[in-house]
Amino acid sequence: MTDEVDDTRDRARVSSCAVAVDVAMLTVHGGRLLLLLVEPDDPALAGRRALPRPRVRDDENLDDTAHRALAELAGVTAPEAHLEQLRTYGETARDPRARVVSVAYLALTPTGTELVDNPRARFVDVSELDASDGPRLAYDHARIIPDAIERARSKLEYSSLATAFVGDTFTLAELRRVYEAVWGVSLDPANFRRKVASTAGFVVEVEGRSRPGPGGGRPARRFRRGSATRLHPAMLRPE
Amino acid sequence: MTDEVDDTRDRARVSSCAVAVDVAMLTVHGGRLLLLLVEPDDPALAGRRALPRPRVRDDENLDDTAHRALAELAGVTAPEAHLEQLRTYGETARDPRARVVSVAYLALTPTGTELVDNPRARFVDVSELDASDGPRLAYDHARIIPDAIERARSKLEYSSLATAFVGDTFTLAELRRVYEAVWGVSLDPANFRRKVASTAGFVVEVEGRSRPGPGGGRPARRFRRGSATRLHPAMLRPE
DNA sequence: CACGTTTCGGTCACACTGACCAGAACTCGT
DNA sequence: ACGAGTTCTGGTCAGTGTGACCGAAACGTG
Repeated sequence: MTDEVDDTRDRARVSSCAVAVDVAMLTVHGGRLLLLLVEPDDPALAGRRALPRPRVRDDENLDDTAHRALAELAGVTAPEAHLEQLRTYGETARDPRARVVSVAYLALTPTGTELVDNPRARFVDVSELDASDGPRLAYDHARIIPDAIERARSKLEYSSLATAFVGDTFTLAELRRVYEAVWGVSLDPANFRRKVASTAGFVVEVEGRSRPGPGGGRPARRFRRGSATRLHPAMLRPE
Repeated sequence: MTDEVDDTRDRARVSSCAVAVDVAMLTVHGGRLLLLLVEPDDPALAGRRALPRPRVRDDENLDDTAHRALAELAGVTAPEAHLEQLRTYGETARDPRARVVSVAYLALTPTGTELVDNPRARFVDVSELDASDGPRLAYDHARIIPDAIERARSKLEYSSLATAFVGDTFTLAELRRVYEAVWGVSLDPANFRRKVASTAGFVVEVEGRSRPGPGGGRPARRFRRGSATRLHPAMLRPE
């Protein structure tokens, strides 16, 4: 019995698996929530798309592996981008060739991130993923991606993570459009402003105003990230 | 560049690590939040305590490995107990002998679970873990355990997970004492009742009353779990 | 200069919460 | 049997947060 509760001494009995890292990289652009997909090298997966899967180096922490994928694919580095572990997928039947345990990460990159010129990688609107004419996904990424999207939608509620999608300074309208794109809803501008302003530490006003768009409009104040990471009270999704 | 974003074809370049599962099993007893710790077999870790680490069988999903630990150590089976993945700890320096990636699980078992007669495993009050005279922990479990406790405390806010700590039927006072033990606070009985009753699908009243305790008191109504898994609105921690 | 657009400040009704009170229904000690 | 203590249960009241909505401020365009 005791050998069932701690087996680290008998190393031969500890499973050895291939360990991979999958990165679900999200950004907001043009009012849409986008996910970065790549074309796998494997010829058997021709026509399918997959999450970036950077190589895990032997002397590299898993977090660093995911960070490296961010830097190489989108040119963003911490703390500019947000990166957090999503969960680990270890089903025995994930890969028919060998047992692969993959640690999935969720990355949020600022709007307007310049994607490096890589024809094998492109951002896809997440609303097109469910459609029948959407891209076919490799591995079990069709299960990982909804988890990543739901995590992002959920974290916008009780954390200040939405600021990871915008630049160093931003207007409240830009921040509001992040919430609208991620949640797929439209929010009342006045109520959103009141909520954000009344949440201590969420945003801090900075000098300068934003130029109105082509259609005109009053110049907007600019803000930067505050020190808060948790929102009290939370900003709950409608309905 | 492309070989950096998808390496599954070149299997030799995918790291192979020892994969372990650590289970943080929590229960509530006597108004205290308890965590199950075992004595590792490794003689080098004599005097230290650790989370149960069941062997990962080659043909076994990680979830099943954690479920097996629940059944063998506490005699509880799904869906009686709640089990969910916590996160994966993959730092290169975790184990000096070899690289070990461990997937941590959080398990919540009902109050009064009969622990199997195993002298090497016992429940420890989580409030004693931080104390200087508390048990010394093996591996990096001193990092995993606070994550597990915080996850449990957080999930009680927006999910109906508190019912995983009580039996099939329970009184609202028993459910309230779960919240009090996990959060380490005291809650107003009347307000707690109003909140739980007004949250649709949280609990459903059943026939029969509970006998009062030795000190007397009005007999309490009994309830069972409702169908809801998310609480709307959430039951937030005080302060 | 009129008009549409966007920002921004405010009002109002409603829902939820914490603090508190009081009655109901039991056990225990005398 | 009776009062005291305890717990359960329902209620009030003030304060807070929210959604819906209005209107003025400040811009671009025709």
